[in-house]
Amino acid sequence: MKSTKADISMDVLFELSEFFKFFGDTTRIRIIHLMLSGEISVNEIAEKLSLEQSVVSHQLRILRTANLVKPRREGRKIFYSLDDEHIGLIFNTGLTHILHKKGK
Amino acid sequence: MKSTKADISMDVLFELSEFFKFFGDTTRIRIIHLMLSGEISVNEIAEKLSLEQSVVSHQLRILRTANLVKPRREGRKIFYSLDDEHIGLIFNTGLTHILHKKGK
DNA sequence: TGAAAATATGAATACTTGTTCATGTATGAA
DNA sequence: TTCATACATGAACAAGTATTCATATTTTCA
Repeated sequence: MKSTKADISMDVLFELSEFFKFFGDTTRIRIIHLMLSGEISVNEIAEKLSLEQSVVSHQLRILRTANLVKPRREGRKIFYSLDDEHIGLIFNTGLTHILHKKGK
Repeated sequence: MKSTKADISMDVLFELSEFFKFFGDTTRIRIIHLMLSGEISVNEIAEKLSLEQSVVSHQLRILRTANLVKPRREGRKIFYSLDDEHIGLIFNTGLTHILHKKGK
């Protein structure tokens, strides 16, 4: 019997749901959205999104721990950017769905 | 100045995060995964996933309300299937990311 | 070394959400 | 109509999580 692509372990399915969770929060989605345009510092994020700095830092920690974003220090500032090209792809795939739905 | 594709309203970003939330739960991901192979009844889902029927029904309600799945009645049974071709696409896009990460 | 700027972190709180358990509704068969 | 099957739903509880507020780090500059 040929192997089928439907053979996905429960572990992978669990990781998959954990992965999507990171996109399932407005604050994180807005942060990710900003980073689609490139590197950005913590303060810049807070200003552009009108969020407290601690809120941004907390969410960045979650994204950093999950390897969705990566930091780069430059003096006192820390610039964050998307760590993986897939992140933008998934964002846009979801966005396409939303816009497609609204367009009907 | 030319319009840029980065012009996404906060409303859309909110909807986007709400949309990803549906994928951010193990039970729902497992249900969606089953439906990638086609229509399936509530009982069948519960059996295959070793879940209580009420758990499945509750999650199906969430997915149905969000128009991610659609029901089809046949006698006493109700068969559910994915409502939108995007659902499978998003699932697979995320899956690719997970498998790619594990492969390294 | 001392102060300011930029970011991170810890604890507490409030809110959201998934599961459990009991019950309700709908359909088909006798 | 009565019973059994298949599914849905409501309330309560438990667990997870985002935000707030205060404080701690780290770095630069005087």
